[in-house]
Amino acid sequence: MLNFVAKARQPMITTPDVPPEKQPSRIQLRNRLRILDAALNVFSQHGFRGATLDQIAKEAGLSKPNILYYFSAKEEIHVTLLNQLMETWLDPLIEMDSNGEPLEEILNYVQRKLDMARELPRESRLFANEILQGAPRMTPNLKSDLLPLVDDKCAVIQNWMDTGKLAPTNPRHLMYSIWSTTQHYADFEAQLNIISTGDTYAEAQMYLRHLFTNLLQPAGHET
Amino acid sequence: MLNFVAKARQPMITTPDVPPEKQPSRIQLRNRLRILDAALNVFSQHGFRGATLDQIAKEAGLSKPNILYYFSAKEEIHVTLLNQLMETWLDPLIEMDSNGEPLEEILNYVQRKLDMARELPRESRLFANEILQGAPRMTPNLKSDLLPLVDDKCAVIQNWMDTGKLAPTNPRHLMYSIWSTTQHYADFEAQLNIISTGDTYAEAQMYLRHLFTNLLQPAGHET
DNA sequence: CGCATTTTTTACCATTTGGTAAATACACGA
DNA sequence: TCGTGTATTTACCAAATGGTAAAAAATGCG
Repeated sequence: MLNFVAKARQPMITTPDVPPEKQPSRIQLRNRLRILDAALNVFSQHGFRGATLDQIAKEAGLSKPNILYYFSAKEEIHVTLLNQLMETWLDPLIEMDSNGEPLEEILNYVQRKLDMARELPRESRLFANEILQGAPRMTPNLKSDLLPLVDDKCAVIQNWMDTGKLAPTNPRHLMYSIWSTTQHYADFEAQLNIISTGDTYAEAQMYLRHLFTNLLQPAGHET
Repeated sequence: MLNFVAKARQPMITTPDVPPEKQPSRIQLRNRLRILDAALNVFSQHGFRGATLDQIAKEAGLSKPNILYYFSAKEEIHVTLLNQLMETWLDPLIEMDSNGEPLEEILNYVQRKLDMARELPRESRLFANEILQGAPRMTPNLKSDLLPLVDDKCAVIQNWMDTGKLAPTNPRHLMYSIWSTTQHYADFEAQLNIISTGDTYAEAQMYLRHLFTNLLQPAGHET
C-alpha cells in the first residue's frame, strides 16, 4: 500500500520528519506524473464534477484501481493539481519588481501572463473552471496566497501612480483587466478558433502592449 | 404526452404549420420556465457533464420524470438554454451603429456588456462553461451567428480607424478585450469576492471607460 | 357533472461512477 | 536466486445517473 499524501514541493531539509517515509521510486514518480497530466486534461475540460476517473485512467494508460493506488480519491488528484497551479499562477506577479521601471514591469507582467496562456492553456482552464464553479476547493488558497500578494502589488502600483511614474488609474481593476485579457486567449480558445484570423498570439502581444501602454504612460511621455 | 420541440421564439405568423400544434398551456409555460431557470443555475455552475437532472429537478421543485415530460433529455434543456443565450449575447453587438459617433458606440457597447455581466451572471457563466469545454454544442451557432457579425462589426470599426475617427488598433483584439474584461466580472466573481474592495461594478465602469477611451481616442482629441 | 386530455407520481431499469478487497505479477537488493 | 515489498489486475460493490412505462391524479371543457 502506498498513497503518500501530497506534500508536493516542500524541500524539507530542515525537519527530517519523525516517520522517515522513504522517497518515491522511479515508477511512482513516473505514474504520478502521468496521472496528473491526464487529470489536467480531463479536469480542465470538464471541471471537477464532469470529470470521471475512468476518463483519467484511460488517458493515463492505467487502470482505475491503479490510479487509486497512487491517489486515495478523485478529489486528491484535483487538489494536488490546484496546489501546484497556485505556485505557477502567482509566480509572474511575485516577480513584479517594485524597484524596476514601472511601465516596463507592468508590460513584462502582461507578457508573462500571455505567455502562460499560450504555453499552459490547460492550467488556465483548470483555474477558470474552479473559479467558475465558485472556487469550492480554492478559496482558502486564494485568501492566504493571492489576496495578500494582490494587496501588496496594488500598493506598489498605487505608489508608482502617486509619484507620477504611471498615469493614475485603479490598480485593482488594472490587474483584473490584465488577467482577463491574457487568460481569455487560453480559456476562450474554442471561440477564438472560430472567429480569429492570422497569428492570434502575435497579434495579441502587440495589441495588449499597445492597450496597456496607452493606459499607463504618464502624461508628456508619449513616444 | 407532451414534449414539443423547442422552436423557441419564432413568431410563425406566416406559415401556419401543417400540424396545427396547439399552443402551450399556462402550466406548460410556467413549468418550462421553472425548469430552464433551475437548469441555468445548475449548468452555469457545473457545466453540462457536471450537472445532474436530480439537481435541476430539486431546484425546480419538480420530480425528475416530470422534468422529462417537458424536455425529452438533459441535452435538450441545455441546447434550449444555449439557443436563448445566443440572442441575448449578440444583441449588444448588433446594436452597435455604424452611423453613430464611433467612440461613443464602442463605449456604449462596453457599458452594455458590463451591465449584462452584472445582471446576467449565470448566462455569462453558462457561456463560459460551454466555451471552456470546447464549445461542443455551440460551434455551429458561433459559426453561423457570431462569426459573420464579428466580421461585419470589425469592418465597421476598421473603417472608423481608417477615416481617423478612432485611433488605429486591431479591431478583433479590441473586441476580445472588451469581451474578456467585461465578462470577467461575472465569470470570476468568486475570485473577485475574495480580493475586491469597494463597489466593484461602479469601479469597473469607470475603469473600463478610461481604458478604452485612452486606447481609441484619436490623436489631438484629448479632453 | 362527466369525460377526455394533460400533468404528476410511482416504480422501475441499465449504465456509469467512485471506490474497495484480495489475488497476482513485478522489481530489486541481499 | 530467492524473498520481500512494490505495483497491477481482477472481480466486485453501493450509490448515483439518465431515462422509461404505466398508473394515478388533476385539469378543464362540453
